[in-house]
Amino acid sequence: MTRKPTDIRQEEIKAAVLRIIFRDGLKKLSTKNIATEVGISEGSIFRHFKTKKDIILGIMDDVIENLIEKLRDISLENTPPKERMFKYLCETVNYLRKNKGITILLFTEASYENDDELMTKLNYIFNNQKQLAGKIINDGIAMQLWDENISVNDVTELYMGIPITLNIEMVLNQDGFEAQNFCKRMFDLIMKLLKK
Amino acid sequence: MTRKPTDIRQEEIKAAVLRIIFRDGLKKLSTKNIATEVGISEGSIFRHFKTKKDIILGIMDDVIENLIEKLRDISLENTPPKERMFKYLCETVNYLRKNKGITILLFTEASYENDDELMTKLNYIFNNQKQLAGKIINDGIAMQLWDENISVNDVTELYMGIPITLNIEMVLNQDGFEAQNFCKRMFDLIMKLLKK
DNA sequence: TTCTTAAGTAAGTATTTGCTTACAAATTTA
DNA sequence: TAAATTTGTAAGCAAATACTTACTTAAGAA
Repeated sequence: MTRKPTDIRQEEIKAAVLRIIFRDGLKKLSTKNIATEVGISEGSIFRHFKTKKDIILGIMDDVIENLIEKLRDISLENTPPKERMFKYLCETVNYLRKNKGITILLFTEASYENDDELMTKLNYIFNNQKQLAGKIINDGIAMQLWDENISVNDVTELYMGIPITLNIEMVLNQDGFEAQNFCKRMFDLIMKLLKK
Repeated sequence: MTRKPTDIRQEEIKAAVLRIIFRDGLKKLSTKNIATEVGISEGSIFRHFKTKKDIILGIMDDVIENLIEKLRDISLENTPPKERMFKYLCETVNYLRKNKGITILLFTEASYENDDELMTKLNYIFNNQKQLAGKIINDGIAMQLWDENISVNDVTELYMGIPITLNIEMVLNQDGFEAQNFCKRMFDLIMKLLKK
């Protein structure tokens, strides 16, 4: 019976959640299984999180803090748009590959529960990702590097499919997915879309 | 107590499943709720489907029969690739808009259950959609209409994000989603990607 | 018309769900 | 060192889950 402070246990619990989701599917995401995965009793889970939903919300907050805020920094950087776009895309892809359960959690749990609070947070994450990418594109157009006739909204809408495509490929093709240059390949496509 | 033959009830049950998923979320998809939605008792559900999973598999078979086979026809048509591509994309978008629960069911239920049989069928649907789109693109390249330097696989991978993007927009933006010309807009982007 | 079959039901089943309670023991604070 | 607080547990909660059972009744075939 080793005891650890709440903040540490909270991190362990959130990590366990993502592991279970990617490895066993959302159906196995019970408080009982989370506890077993962490190596504590089920009751202990509720020492560190008020409800199961709070764990999910906590993970979403991590995404906002660790991914969205990083993307915001990249988007606002004072570097050439092309360079920024590449960093932006790779940052997203790498984050999702490092945190493999995230995509399923975001797009599945929210529509699974159909809960307002979860939906609002998903909306925030989704819209920010889209708008911050849109800013880079608008900068490039303003600097006359890219096609001013293109609809920025359409491009960002298409862009938003990339993380999900990545995830489907990772799940369906678990072993041999060639993700090494995934972001470079997608980047080249986006560049062609933006070319004058 | 009006009685109906199995084949009719099966259709009613599958339609009810899609309605529940889109309206209330996957969590509400219990056999109890399905029965209430259809207007029969829970036990009756099991007269018409052996298990709940069989209902889901049945819906996936409908997708294969009604969407994938239609897409196959379009892909193999003897019309100009550009025309075929437009029809192909619009057929997909319209099908998913008409059957609103489908996307969530496909991408959520499969990863929710993490079940082999469901995964295999999802894989089939996903790969066919991708490969049939790829055939159109390859035809266009062979006819020297489109850029032969582009990676067909990359384009189809990006293409596969479109249905999911559509769905996220529909779910998050339930009321005022401007889907009228969604497929035209996405088509224009794909055309720019393929242009020499 | 009779008789078989298929479609219906209410009331169960065992299991799982998220969460609580009552109490024990480790750690921090006074 | 003593007291207060925090982290842990086992056992139990009501509600929900997918599915079964035993029995009824409507509809089509003989």
